[in-house]
Amino acid sequence: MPDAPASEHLDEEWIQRLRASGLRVTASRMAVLEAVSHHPHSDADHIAASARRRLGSLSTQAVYNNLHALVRAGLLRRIEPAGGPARYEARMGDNHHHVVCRVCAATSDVDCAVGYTPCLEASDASGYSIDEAEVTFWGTCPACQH
Amino acid sequence: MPDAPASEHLDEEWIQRLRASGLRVTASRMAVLEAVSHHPHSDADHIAASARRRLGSLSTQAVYNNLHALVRAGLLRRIEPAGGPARYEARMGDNHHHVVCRVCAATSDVDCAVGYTPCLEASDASGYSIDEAEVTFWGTCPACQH
DNA sequence: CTTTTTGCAAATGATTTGCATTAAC
DNA sequence: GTTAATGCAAATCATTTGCAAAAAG
Repeated sequence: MPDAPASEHLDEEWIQRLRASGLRVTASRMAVLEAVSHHPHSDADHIAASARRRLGSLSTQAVYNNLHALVRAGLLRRIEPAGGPARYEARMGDNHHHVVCRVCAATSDVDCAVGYTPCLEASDASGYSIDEAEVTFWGTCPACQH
Repeated sequence: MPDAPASEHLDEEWIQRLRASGLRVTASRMAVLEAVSHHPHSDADHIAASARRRLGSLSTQAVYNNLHALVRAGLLRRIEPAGGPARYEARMGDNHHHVVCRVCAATSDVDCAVGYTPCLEASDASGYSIDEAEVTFWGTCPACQH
């Protein structure tokens, strides 16, 4: 089973991964998944809006339930830049990072400069067993630099 | 004027830095400053509790006001690991990072493995002008590993 | 005295909780 | 049919806002 391209996920593939995780395939679920993969880095609110556009209606709780379930199952990643609501993205596994604009909170992906697993070797982790390293770059986006 | 030791800040030094930033020296301010430097990585609530122990009483807003003012002035740093309230610390300037426990949210400092400015060179920042790189390691702390 | 800070109260925003209803398998 | 997922309402947690009273310089 070859790795699928990170970008264009077919519904088929999502369904497969949902089943593999023991999650049921529901319209809400699929809508949330689509919303996130089409608009990466959006927050629960935007995801809800986007999913509602496709479904007609959808409760806020369904959105949160799904977001949590999908993150737990490893289909989505939750990122939370300081001072705002959590953001979600579907691009997983490759070790990429984020730049976020201090002014407008716009968020973009950044590939890690160092080719090898990033900056992730914590020299002294004080006994923690580490499973992930998250890098966030803070700055000002092109649009906000005027 | 030699650099002061990062750990033991004397009140004198805080006062100096407050004045230099045009901030008034108030009891609340000092108490917040002390709370953060004695208990790094604590959230607004713990800081409030700690400061109240020293002062008798202190409004929640004074705590938030002070935290903001001190962060703006560069005396404190705000860090916000996903899924919880913001944390504050007084250790500044040296480029150190954090490990946070997924189970109990304990947070510790980690010095960056790579000696040089960390992982911070974003290869492609898509036009953002970057002023800070924040690295968060996720894992399980010694106590939660059982 | 002027301006910043504090305190109190109420508002907001994001997310969670509980429970009955409905849909998936 | 079972069990998980949805919808609706109410609750909670962190943080912010507004304004008058008190304190710093």
